[in-house]
Order: sequence, then C-alpha cells, then structure tokens
Amino acid sequence: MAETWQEELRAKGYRVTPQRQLVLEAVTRLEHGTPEEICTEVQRTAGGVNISTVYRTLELLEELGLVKHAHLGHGPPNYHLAAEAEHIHLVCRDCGRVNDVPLDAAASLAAGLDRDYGFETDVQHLTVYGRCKDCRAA
Amino acid sequence: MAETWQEELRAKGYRVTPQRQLVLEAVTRLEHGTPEEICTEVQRTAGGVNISTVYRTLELLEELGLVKHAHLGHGPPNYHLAAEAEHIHLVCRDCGRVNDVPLDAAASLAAGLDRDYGFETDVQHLTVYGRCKDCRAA
DNA sequence: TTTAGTGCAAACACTTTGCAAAGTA
DNA sequence: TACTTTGCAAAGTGTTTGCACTAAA
Repeated sequence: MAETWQEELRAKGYRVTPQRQLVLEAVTRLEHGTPEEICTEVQRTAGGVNISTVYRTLELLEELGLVKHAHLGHGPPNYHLAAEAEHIHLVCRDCGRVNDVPLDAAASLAAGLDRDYGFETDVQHLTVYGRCKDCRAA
Repeated sequence: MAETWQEELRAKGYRVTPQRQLVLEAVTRLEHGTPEEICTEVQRTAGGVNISTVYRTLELLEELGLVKHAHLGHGPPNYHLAAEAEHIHLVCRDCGRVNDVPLDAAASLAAGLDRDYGFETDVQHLTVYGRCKDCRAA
C-alpha cells in the first residue's frame, strides 16, 4: 500500500519516464482536461512532448487506475485523476461549464437501476446534461 | 396541431425533399442509429444519397424537434425519434449494448440535482455507463 | 545491452464546408 | 424563375499507428 505509481509501473515492466510524470502532473494541476489541453500544459515545461505520447500515456495511466475519463458531449474526452473521480459531472448545454457534484446525488438512481434492471451503474462515469443555475436565471 | 412535419418545414421556408423523408423513415425504422448507419439504411432504397446530406438532415430534424441525439461513448452520436425519446440509455461497457429504460428511473436524480444545485436535468439526454445484467452474470 | 518509449509523419474515423448542378415551390 | 438542397470533393478535428531513434533499467 506504500507502493508508489512509479514502483507499480516498474513492477509491471513499464518504465518511468519524464513524459509520464509530466502528464500525470498536468492532469493533477488541470483537474479536468482534454488530451489537447493536457498536452499544452505539459509543453509549458517540456516543449518537445508530442500529442501522441500524451494519448498513449493517458491510456496507460487509465489502465493503471490513476486517471479516468468521461465524455462530456461532442468534443474530446475529459481526463481527471481517479482519486478525484468521486463526483459526477453536470454539463450545462448553454454555457458549457462543467460542475462537479458528489456521487451520492446519483445513489438512488444507481440503486433503482440495479433493483429494476440488474444494471450495475458506473457512477463515476456519469455525465448529466441540462442547464445550470446561472443559465436558468438568465 | 394537425400540422405535419412537412407542413412545418414549408412554413419555415424549408423544402420537403425525398432525402429528408428517407432519413426520417430510416431513423424510425432503426430506432437507434449513428449517422453512418442511418445513411446505409437510406441507401438501401436510394443509393445516391450522400453522407453529408444525412448529417445536414439530422441537424435540421433535430432543430425541428423531430429527432434527438445522445453520446453513448467514444464513437459517433446516436440518433432516435424525439417521440421515442422518453427513455434513458444504459450502455454496457463490456458488451456495448444499449438498453432503454423509462425516464422515471432518473426522476429522483433530477429532483435532487434541482433541489441541491439548481440544475435542470435534461433527462432525455441521460446516458448511464455500467455493466448489464448479462455481463454481470458471466 | 536489451527492450520499452518517444517523436514524427502518415493514416484513420468522423464531421463540416464550398461550390456547381439539380430540384422544390 | 428564384432560391433551397444536394452530391461531390476537399478540408477540418480528434485519434491511432508504423517505424527509426532514444533512453530506462
């Protein structure tokens, strides 16, 4: 349990590279980001890093359970730390802003789907479209 | 209220074309379909119809409120008749199958998000990821 | 030294756009 | 006829892949 992700990487035969560290740091700093945004963030300190490396790294980090992604609409997916995944996304269709709210908002939904349809909800992946408070007021 | 969509089109200065009829029929027949699938279905009876026409038509039909779309994951969006939109999508991450269940499964979610965050949920747009009954059993 | 990872460029999948020709009203 | 719509081809996004070179272990 005191195992770091670097050790986990090595244990699985992967290697610890600057790129991988930088991508993970970028995701941490951004909290939410598309591959492109993450790449831009990484390039602020390491200009040479290629977008394809970012894609490959995100895939790896997701496999390791360090990051997760969600689809927030038309565009590219949105990555965040798995440790911070304990929320659901509220996407406003008017202003496009993403709001995070605690998982338990969806607890009864998950319980109902399980009870009525035998469906096991991946709550952390849940994205809800609609209109946010501010846009409703306007 | 006895107004047909054809009349509505004309009233708004649009034209009723075979392509538009065919796309709407294809969506009706398929129930769920990506632009590509809808195009293929249309081409079964009208080989010459181009995919870009399908995209443009779906956009128009959505504007008119006849069809709706949802994002069910990585791939292209999924279109269905708005009249049949009274359901939410359960997407299985293992087998990829899409299950439709009634809106009221999400009623308490919507009520809670409204009460606690002032968020107005577009319930018909809701997609829930997870694992279906069959895949859980396997 | 060995093998995995990276950068680059090309290929891919999906979608949008410009424009001349065709079709609706 | 007047003006919208279509088909086609080209351009745009976002993502993946092949490969020679670089670098971690």
